[in-house]
Amino acid sequence: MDKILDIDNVDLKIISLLNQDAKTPYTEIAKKVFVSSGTVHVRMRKLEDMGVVKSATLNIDFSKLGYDISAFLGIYLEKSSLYDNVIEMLKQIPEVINAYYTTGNYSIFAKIICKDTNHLRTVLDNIQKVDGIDRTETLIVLEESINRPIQFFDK
Amino acid sequence: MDKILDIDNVDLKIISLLNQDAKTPYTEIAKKVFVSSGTVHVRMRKLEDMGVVKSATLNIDFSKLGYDISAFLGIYLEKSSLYDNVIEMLKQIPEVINAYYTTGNYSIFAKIICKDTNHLRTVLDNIQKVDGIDRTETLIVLEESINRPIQFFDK
DNA sequence: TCAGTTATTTGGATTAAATCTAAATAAAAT
DNA sequence: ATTTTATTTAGATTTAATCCAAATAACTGA
Repeated sequence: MDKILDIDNVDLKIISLLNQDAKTPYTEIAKKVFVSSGTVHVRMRKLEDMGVVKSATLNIDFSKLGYDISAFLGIYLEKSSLYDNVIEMLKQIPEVINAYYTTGNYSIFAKIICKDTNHLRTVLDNIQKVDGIDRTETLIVLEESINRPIQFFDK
Repeated sequence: MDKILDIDNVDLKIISLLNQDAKTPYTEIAKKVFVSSGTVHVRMRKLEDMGVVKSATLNIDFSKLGYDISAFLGIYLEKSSLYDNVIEMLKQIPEVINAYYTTGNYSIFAKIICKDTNHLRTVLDNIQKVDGIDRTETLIVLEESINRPIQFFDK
């Protein structure tokens, strides 16, 4: 039984609109999707219950809050079996925003956010110290040229 | 005149709470921050006007919508001066969610989301076809182990 | 220090939206 | 065709957003 089958174009339209602005009132969504606002409620509750919509978050301009540096880290492990342990350690470092298990050379691929170069230095130091990490490669983000939500298509 | 100076701990607390759940009513935020709900409104409007808070978006489980593959792409350009042109071309490809100018070997670092391996294949083909792109390296995401918002600290 | 000025916060009044529910409609099953 | 089940709808009620004038607090310059 595939969850995707339970999702129709009305759901996709609702998700798509709310993904552009999660604060749009359901009454307004309702008008655009040509259903009642009650239906929007029912559909959203369904999507939340299904775990399709996990939460709503703010899209923040971090540089305006003094977080001027973000970077991707390619992390090499001493042994790939250490993955879970290292992830647990990385969770302790608040500057680590994302971490992925990916194909390719890196054992872990992560994203961090820092205030400035000094901050970056200390974060990198802390990450290097993590047991099981061999070495890291740093890709510092100089410019974010594209950042947008998925555009869904009809089923 | 630094924008960061205009942001105090009340702002940070509000952003932090709404970043966890952007749909939390301002009345509830107000209680937690020990100010009136009017103040939460005023502060949020200020933050929006300043461009600190750009929008609110949904946190979606894409695999439950049939988008099972995400991948990072390291893109090598024939000449780095082609950056802007290539970015414009990448904007035409809806599967490209993010693109960055980064330090390191890659000229462009991008993230894409696809339904399945076939879809990935066609997207990669389309990207390879873009004028100015020399070659690409693909890091397919097999697991997302950490995905969380920034945790802000007091000033 | 103090009066004048400006900015911020507050609480209440109004408007708007979320939420709930029962009835209506539609879809599916036998 | 009829019953069962699920979905949608349109009020009714509760709750929150928004607006605004008054109160408070924070600055300013002499």
